[in-house]
Amino acid sequence: MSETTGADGRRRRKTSPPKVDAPAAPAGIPATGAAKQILDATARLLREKGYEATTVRAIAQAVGIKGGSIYHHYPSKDAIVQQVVNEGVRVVHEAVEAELAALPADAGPVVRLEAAIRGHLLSSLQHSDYTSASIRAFTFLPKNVREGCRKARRDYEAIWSEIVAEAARAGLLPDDASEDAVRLLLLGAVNWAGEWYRPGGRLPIDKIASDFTRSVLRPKVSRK
Amino acid sequence: MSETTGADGRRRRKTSPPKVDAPAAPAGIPATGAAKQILDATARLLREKGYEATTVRAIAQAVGIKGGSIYHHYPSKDAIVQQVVNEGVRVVHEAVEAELAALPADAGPVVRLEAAIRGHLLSSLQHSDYTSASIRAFTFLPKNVREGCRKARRDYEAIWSEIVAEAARAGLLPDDASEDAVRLLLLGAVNWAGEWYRPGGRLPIDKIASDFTRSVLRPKVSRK
DNA sequence: CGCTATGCCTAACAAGCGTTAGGCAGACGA
DNA sequence: TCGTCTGCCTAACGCTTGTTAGGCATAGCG
Repeated sequence: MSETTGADGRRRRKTSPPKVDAPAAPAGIPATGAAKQILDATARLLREKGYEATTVRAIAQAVGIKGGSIYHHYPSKDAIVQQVVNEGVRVVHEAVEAELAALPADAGPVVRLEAAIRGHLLSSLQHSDYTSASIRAFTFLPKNVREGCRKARRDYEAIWSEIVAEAARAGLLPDDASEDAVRLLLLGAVNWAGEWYRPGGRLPIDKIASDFTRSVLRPKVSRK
Repeated sequence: MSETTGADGRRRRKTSPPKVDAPAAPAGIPATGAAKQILDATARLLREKGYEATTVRAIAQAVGIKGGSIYHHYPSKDAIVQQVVNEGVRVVHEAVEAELAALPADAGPVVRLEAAIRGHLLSSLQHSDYTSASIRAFTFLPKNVREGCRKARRDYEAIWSEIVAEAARAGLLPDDASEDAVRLLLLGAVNWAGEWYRPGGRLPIDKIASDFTRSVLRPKVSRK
């Protein structure tokens, strides 16, 4: 029962740098070709199966290469996952800002909130596996990966604070409800939508956005 | 480089029943002693780490036994998980019904909705690891486990359909928002609360329930 | 005293995990 | 034509996963 080691006589001669390659992830933005395909596949798997069940070999298979070859593009599984979730936040952030930017300059808080909700939902339910991955898989990500996108997430949530604040200033929120609660209500509802939304179902995304908005913001009429 | 198989000569002689024990989970309700401790530990781990990262050995260690001994109480990991998530749904269902039952008979839709929200939040954020486990870990559970509690979940959601319908009949919902959307908005918000709520934070549970309720239901004043 | 059942342990199984070493085929520049 | 680089492969490392076999010590009962 000799240890397998030593019996095989593996060739170990290269004294050259032990870390052979792995381009260390361009950090910045683009990612093309194989590197991009790897991110795409990881995003889809993360969205569908979560972090632990998204294996390096499954990613590789989806791309059409073998498990070990992944490491010629990224230094580790977590580096890939990190890039995917950061991209997911970036995408939804941009989508919401784009929806807001497309509005006429004099758009009121109701229209702006609806646009933000629509942008978020379109990104997470329809356009981007990255965004849905970063929402659905986030909870059970390793701590360091979660912390690696904390800033991005907080920056994104700032949009929602602002939009809710606008609604509050316009008197569209109940007097006795905190802005925090309203923001958390809305973000929770849109983030959870991935758990029940199915394309082609009774509620199209536009209708969800419209109904969510009208449920929370209604012209206040002082009665007392 | 001989295959490891065959070289070991494992003893396989017992022709007696291959499945030695595993009481097959009493299905019903109680679960006491060691079996209960195993469920408790599993619920906590599921809540904190999710399904894949909740290992049989980790459960065993939390209970103070070794990995293999788990199988003298349950036939498989999934059987334990199944029982935990079912119990989680049962607990929150009961909690919400208890809150509603504690209300005066003439309580209106606003008070009833607030009670339902409070019951759900208390169960998932404060009282029950089972409930939070069944909410947080549900998404990435194996298909058969998910389906094993589909009925229980649908039964539970029926309460919310009813409460939202009451609010609609009382004219507390915007005319152009569907009841489905309002229910999904609310359930999403309360289910997502586990992702941000921290005990002792700015928003106590009662305040969350109250603010969520007031954000969605406000006395309608026909203006048109 | 002997019997059986309980409740746990040790040790292992096969499979799968992230990761690494080294080789090799083709492209490209000198 | 030679050398280097790129992009993938095979094969393995060490470890962990869910699960099972078998043993042993105690308890209760005849």
